[in-house]
Amino acid sequence: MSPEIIELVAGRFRALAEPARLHLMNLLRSEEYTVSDLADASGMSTANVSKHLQVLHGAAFVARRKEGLHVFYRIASDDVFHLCDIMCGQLDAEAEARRRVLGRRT
Amino acid sequence: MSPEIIELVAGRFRALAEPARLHLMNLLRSEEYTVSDLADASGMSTANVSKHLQVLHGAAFVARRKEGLHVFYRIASDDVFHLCDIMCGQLDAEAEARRRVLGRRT
DNA sequence: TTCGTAATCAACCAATTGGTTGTGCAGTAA
DNA sequence: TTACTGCACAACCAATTGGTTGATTACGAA
Repeated sequence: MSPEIIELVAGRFRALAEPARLHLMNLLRSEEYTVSDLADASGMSTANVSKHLQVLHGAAFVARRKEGLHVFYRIASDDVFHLCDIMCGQLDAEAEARRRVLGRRT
Repeated sequence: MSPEIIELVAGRFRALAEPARLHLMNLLRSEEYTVSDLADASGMSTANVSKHLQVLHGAAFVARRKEGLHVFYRIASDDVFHLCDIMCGQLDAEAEARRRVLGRRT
């Protein structure tokens, strides 16, 4: 892996390294949203949501669609959820291992 | 997805969101290394390598083995490379799309 | 024991970044 | 035109973090 590729991949991971952004992605999982609807649904300010969406859009995790006054955002690719599934799988495996070490107390 | 899970997953992504750490993971891909060997191979200071390895170990991406004066680190799970493959696949797809838009100039 | 080496830790600095606030820019309706 | 709304942008602040430096711990050799 060349340094350039590593830099790009790291940038992708960085875009998903923020709970607020993962939260937005999770909301977008079911349907497309406008910025203000995402702000309402998440409890963040519209400016903050817009900023996070810029990052996600820059990393090509979401796509935009303008319609009149509104901008609709949607998931660009299901790869994100695939990535999250792997992470969650790991978390489960570790929890299981921890349980084993502690003597199956759960 | 609960906020707690989101926080954990974001932490995992954050551990991989650093070029230096991806570089170390890439070196470890082939075999296990000591901290100082990783420092030599990567050109970083041992203290810096140690710090990054703490982060990777905290996220369970690498495992440790002490042997005398040395501490050997190794990849804990191939999931990381699976994650990187997905990221790289996305990068390729985007490059391809960009090429298409530009009229197959490459 | 003492000496030297490998790894970690702690303190510090510079750079990055999440969030807020205020402003500006499109687009709609009147 | 004017007024209002949705989104993006810019400036700013506080918190985080990558990297360095120096001290400390753990282990083996003499």
